[in-house]
Amino acid sequence: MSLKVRLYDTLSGKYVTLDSDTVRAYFCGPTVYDHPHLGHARAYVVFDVLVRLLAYLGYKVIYARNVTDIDDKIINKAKEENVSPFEVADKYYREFYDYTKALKILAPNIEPRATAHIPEIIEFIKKLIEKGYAYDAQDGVYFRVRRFKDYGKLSKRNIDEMRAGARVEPSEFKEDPLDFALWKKAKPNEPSWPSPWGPGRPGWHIECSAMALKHLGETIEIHGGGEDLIFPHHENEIAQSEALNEKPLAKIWFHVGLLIFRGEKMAKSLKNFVTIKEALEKFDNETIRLFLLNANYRKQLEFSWEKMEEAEDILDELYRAIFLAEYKAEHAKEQQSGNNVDDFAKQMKQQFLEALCDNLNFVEAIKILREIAKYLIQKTDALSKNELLTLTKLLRELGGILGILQQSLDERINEKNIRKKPINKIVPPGYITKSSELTEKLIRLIIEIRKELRKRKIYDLSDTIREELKRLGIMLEDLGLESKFFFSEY
RNA sequence: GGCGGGGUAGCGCAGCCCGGUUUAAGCGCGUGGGAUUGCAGAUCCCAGUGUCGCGGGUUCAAAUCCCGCCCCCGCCUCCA
Repeated sequence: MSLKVRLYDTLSGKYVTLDSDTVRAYFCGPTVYDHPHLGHARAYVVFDVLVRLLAYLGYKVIYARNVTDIDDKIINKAKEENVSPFEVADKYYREFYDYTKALKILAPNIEPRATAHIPEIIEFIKKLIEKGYAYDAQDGVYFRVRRFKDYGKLSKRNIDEMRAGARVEPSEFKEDPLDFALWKKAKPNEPSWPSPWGPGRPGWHIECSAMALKHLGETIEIHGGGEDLIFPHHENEIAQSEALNEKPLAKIWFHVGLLIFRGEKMAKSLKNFVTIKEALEKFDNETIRLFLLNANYRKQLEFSWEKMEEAEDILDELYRAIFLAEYKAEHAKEQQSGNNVDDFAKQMKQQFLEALCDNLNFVEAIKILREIAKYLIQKTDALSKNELLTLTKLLRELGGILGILQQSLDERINEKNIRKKPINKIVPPGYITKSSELTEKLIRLIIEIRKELRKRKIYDLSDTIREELKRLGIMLEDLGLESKFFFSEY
């Protein structure tokens, strides 16, 4: 492996290089109790690209992303909807699954669920009790936070200062307000599993510790999530796992910045969220991905529909270059142009990968793609067939790491048509999308007649023809006296 | 209050970890001009404009490092 990935580690505040051949990665997935929104998508897309990059570079990646399918939120939702918590979890898991698939977020190697790991969780808690890090109280089993001396190291919090601001939950049977639940004993009508401490369910944090241990081991390379998970979730995971294993839980703590909407964090509770479903109605998956990636992943990202359109423009530009070149390649000469395309391609690829390896500099990487596209557009006519294809393949290959540029012209046009968007920016000159031989001949005939009209400066009539054709979904673009045409649906 | 992240041209951002060649600061959008046009559209070319939040300090040299301050967002309760 010639190139190695370097990532910012929240715990140390430093950049850490991934040296090992194998990368075990754990990412905190969804609690399935509601519709997934773009904020979730951002986290999963960023991690998705990280995983794609690692695999591309030749790391052996073992990637786990959990699903929290039992939790207070799910139980509350079940009460609201008057169904069982399991039905809630099932319903929203399916939604989550569908939308991650629609966004081309690759499935993890392992997708562990909390409810499928109750024995491991119980075992984990038992050992913590044995070691004196946990205790059985009246309403649950709690982790003794003060016993773990490194508590606060991830979120840089001082236990004593936290105490003042700590909001104490009602019905406290904890030894200390800071202690958090490992096991919650069931109240009447709550779902439960038997345990040495009576029927109940796991606390929120313990599942990740138990499942990461089971599937990936004591110390993994990357543990990630949204930045809002740093405290308390990841802090608590560290406490549990490191208390038990006496080894670091992760070498790199990777956190994705939050998505902001109308000046505030995109969140259910604030009623300012855009669901993935809504976004997909207006934009295709690649545009959404490009929007989410065209920023520093650690920073908060402001969402707006205008920015989505900018992302779409960028994608159009990249596709225009690809389609134009692919189209021209069919008729291009075989002879090399003397433009040193191979060197250029090699250099661009190198720069692209270096940008991503340097803590996922997406903005820079996307800039490189545009540079390739620009080169292609400027030199389409000069390049040979092989040279054109070298560059289009490169764009698709590198784009693939970001999960974009994977569509054919027909697929792309289809995406546009579904959403009633113009296709004039991506279609090569004269490209016909849906026509019989006869209609094509008719259109060419009309164009010829119109050309004659324009020669004679009968512009009112020639403009009318252009307008009327547009109504029929046939777009004309005049280039001097010649016209190119394509079908579109405005 | 503690912690984290921001404050770079009208807007959106990169660069900052590893100070000085990405030519006394870049990229995209937008703006202006030009080429092509009868018009529309598309494309291409050119051009900007910045006290790099404020004030100190370190240095031969700072957007980049250190200190102080101001403003914005987030976390400190469930949260991707």
